[in-house]
Amino acid sequence: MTIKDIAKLSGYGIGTVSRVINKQPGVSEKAREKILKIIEESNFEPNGNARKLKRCGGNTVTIIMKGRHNSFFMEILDRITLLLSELDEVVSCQIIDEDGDEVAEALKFVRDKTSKAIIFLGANLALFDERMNELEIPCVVATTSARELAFDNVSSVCVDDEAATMELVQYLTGYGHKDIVVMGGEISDKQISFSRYLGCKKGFEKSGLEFDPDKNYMACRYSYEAGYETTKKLLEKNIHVTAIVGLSDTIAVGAIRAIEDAGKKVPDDISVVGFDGTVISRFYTPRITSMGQDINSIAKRSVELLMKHIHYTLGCEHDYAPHNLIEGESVRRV
Amino acid sequence: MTIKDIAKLSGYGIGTVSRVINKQPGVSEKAREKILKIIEESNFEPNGNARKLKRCGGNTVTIIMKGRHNSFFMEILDRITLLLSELDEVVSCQIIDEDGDEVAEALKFVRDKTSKAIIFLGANLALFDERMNELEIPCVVATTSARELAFDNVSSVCVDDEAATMELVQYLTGYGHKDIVVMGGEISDKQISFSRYLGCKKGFEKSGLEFDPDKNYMACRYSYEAGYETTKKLLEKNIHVTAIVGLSDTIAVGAIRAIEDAGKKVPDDISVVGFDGTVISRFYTPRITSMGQDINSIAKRSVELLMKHIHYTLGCEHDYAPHNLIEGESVRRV
DNA sequence: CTGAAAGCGCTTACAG
DNA sequence: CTGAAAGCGCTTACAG
Repeated sequence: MTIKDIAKLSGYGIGTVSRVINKQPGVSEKAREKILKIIEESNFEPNGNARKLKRCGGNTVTIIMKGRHNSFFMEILDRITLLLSELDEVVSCQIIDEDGDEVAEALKFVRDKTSKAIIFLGANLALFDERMNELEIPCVVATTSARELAFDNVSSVCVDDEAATMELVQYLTGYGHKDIVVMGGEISDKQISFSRYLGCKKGFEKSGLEFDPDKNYMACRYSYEAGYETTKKLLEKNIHVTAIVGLSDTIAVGAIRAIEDAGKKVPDDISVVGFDGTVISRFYTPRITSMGQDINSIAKRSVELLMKHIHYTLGCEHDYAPHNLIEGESVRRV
Repeated sequence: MTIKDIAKLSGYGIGTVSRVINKQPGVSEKAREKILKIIEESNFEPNGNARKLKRCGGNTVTIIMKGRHNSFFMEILDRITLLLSELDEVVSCQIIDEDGDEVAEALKFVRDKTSKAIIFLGANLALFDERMNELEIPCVVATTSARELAFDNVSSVCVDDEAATMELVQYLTGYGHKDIVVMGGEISDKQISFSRYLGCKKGFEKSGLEFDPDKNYMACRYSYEAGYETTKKLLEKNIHVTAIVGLSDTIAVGAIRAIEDAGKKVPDDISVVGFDGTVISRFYTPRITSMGQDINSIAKRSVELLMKHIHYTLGCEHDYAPHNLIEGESVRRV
């Protein structure tokens, strides 16, 4: 069933049928009704590839999410999808590998003329290279700042990772903690982990504590398993630690499990804090004190910036979403 | 940059260029090399829409995952993606809403000639209606049995939910529990929740206990929040309960949190078991005893069946993956 | 308001 | 081995 068949069945030409399908003006009410009826009856769906071959741009907002083990992203994805649906946008969510190439993926959708805009949920800025010249549609990077990229079609929304981490450390020092170990991602420039690392350092220093990377920072993937193993290793060293900062809730969960397995208690023996403020932090036993990223704000601003781009083609913006500490039961005063 | 430009640059015709792009035989080595070089240099990518307009079928395996809050699915997705990549399959993962229409989504990819096969991760069999006639490519439903559907292109892999749930209940009765409340999804025919409900009933009866749906079963969405609220409601009733069965790990987590918030302990006051065997069950405090679905098997068999379909167009199969109880620390003898 | 025609960028018989 | 041409199913000026 093609547009040609519909034309024949309706007695009109394919041009008129096309106009009806695309809700264009310049068709008599009579023709529109008749054609619509036939389309309905025959269950006709226009061939997307043929349309896209002709059309200049796509119509869907594509969300590219990085990583399959990230409930934080999932929570944001959920909000963003809802907001976009409310705006009657066609949205499509793609998951790619944590180490995948989101720009390559985005390029596909642009070449395909599928997407009219893209939201990156998580991003490795190092991948945003000269290929971006081809990616001419509005983009928003959520949870990572794209400010230093300075592409005029790429906005971004994220929390101030450095400030948030600093406050998290200061929260602990405020409770008298001095022997603190931070567990977070590998430090490489342009990445979130680096901002958080800097924030930690500042937090130590503002509290009058010395920050020794070798003693106070341990690299750790953002997962339960890694948090567990890293903490286990730490405990085996048998040095004096009163608090652990997990730079994700998953790391914090792993840390607590490892501490309990070592026969110690949280927070009685060791305090633990997390980062992200995901649902599990509120349902874990003990509830985990966590630096919450404001998921609603991140989602809302991401969508707002995208829509602004789409409708007014304004320049890009880089926004901070609020962070706020969610107190649980995993910290005690020492 | 189109195939025409490449033809002009290389001095060959577009037919020859097309053959080179598609790795077809019947091109001289000299022509192939020259054309390949020019394609390389000019960074040419053939237009996907034009190709798909002509081609008869797609080349990618599409995975349609239902729901954004399902770490169980995520763990399977992870495995499946890995296995397919190892087979050099092009794979694409789409997330749709928990209440979304996976068949409509699948149809899009088939009409687009994007997909050559589809894996449904989670499915509402009620949606698999006459539209399936149009979905002529190989499909596998993972985690739900599609046996009763009897479409000859739809295989499925899942655990035996009824048996697994029965064993889970019997595990508890084996530890002396008699006052057991099960929390699981709404019971509607053809759905997983119904099989699990039946399994529970059997488990009670085989243990010589009466099963009263009003007393022993509470409908509950598969989430932390719902598990929490449902358990809270249960505890407020002040009836004697020694064990709670959460038909997902998320429900079990919510239940434990609610029990602790009521000033009771798990397992000292109330035992709790979960279902799925997801990572969180092994990292929660206490570790949650859970009926594990064999994620590796589900992923492996799903991919195997799909490949069989693709390569040999054999009839479909419906397989059970093993389930096995993973003992944690959330159950005590009464 | 309507239709005939060109063209989007490919693939694929067909003829050489 | 190679090229010219038809055609995939649409959209969009253009002419009426």
